[in-house]
Amino acid sequence: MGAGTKGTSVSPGHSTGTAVAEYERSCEAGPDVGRMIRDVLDRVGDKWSLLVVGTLGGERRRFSELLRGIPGISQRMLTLTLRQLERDGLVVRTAYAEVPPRVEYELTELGGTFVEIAHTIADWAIANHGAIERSRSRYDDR
Amino acid sequence: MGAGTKGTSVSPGHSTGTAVAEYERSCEAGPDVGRMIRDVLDRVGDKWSLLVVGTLGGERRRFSELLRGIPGISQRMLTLTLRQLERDGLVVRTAYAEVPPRVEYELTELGGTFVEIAHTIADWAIANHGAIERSRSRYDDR
DNA sequence: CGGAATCCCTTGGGATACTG
DNA sequence: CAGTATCCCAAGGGATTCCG
Repeated sequence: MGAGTKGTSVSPGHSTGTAVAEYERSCEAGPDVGRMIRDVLDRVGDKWSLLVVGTLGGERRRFSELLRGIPGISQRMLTLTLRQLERDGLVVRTAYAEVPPRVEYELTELGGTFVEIAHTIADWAIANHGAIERSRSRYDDR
Repeated sequence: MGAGTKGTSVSPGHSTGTAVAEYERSCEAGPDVGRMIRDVLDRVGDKWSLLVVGTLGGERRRFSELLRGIPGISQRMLTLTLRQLERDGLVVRTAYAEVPPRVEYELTELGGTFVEIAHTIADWAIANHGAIERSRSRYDDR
């Protein structure tokens, strides 16, 4: 990923500043960085994007593969999610004009960098869900 | 719990396996790792958690500070989000029994590790929103 | 000041049925 | 197979009011 943005720079030295906090500051200066974050957050946040991207991983997969690969998803939501990802340039769709139609999806380069976010989140989830569950129990019976 | 991650750290050796892909595999073996991911994803994904945690950053802040610090949020959602975060053990709430009540919020250690996710996402957003916007334009007028 | 409660509209998203 | 189209309910979340 291109961490080296020059203009509105992201200033790699996080010492006191959260990127989000830094966004707060840059709000009064630059253009609305807030929208950018919101924008990406909305995509990260929706119920399926990350799972789809994650499941897509490195290989090209066809629609039905993804449908089976992602347990709870409906075919409607898979379609919608894939359209979004395609629009955002994270995924490329290739349709083959065959008699039983075949469509394959693949991550773009940009999509590949997005996977790292999936990594980060999933790893954190795996590492810390125990602590979270415990905290919840403590909070609930109290 | 571990996927090799011990404490707070993220990203072990990604070679072929997405953490999400790894979750796919472990689905048939271990307990429902899916729920863990969904669980954390739901928290990451909701409209405000990341912004609140990010804004909270290192320091303790009071309710009204956060309210002003996070542009679009309603006081209702701030309350709800903070309760969730407290329940999950990412944030501690300290109420001072004073005449005009004062309540301060602060990240826990666990909450601190969560900030790294905010970093990752925010940085990615800043670095790549340009490409995304361009992709969208291309997709839309077509 | 820091909430809790209520109201109410908007959105997300599942189920189902139909089509090229 | 890979969608699109409808229907419809449930959750999300803003605005407002009330309270200790």
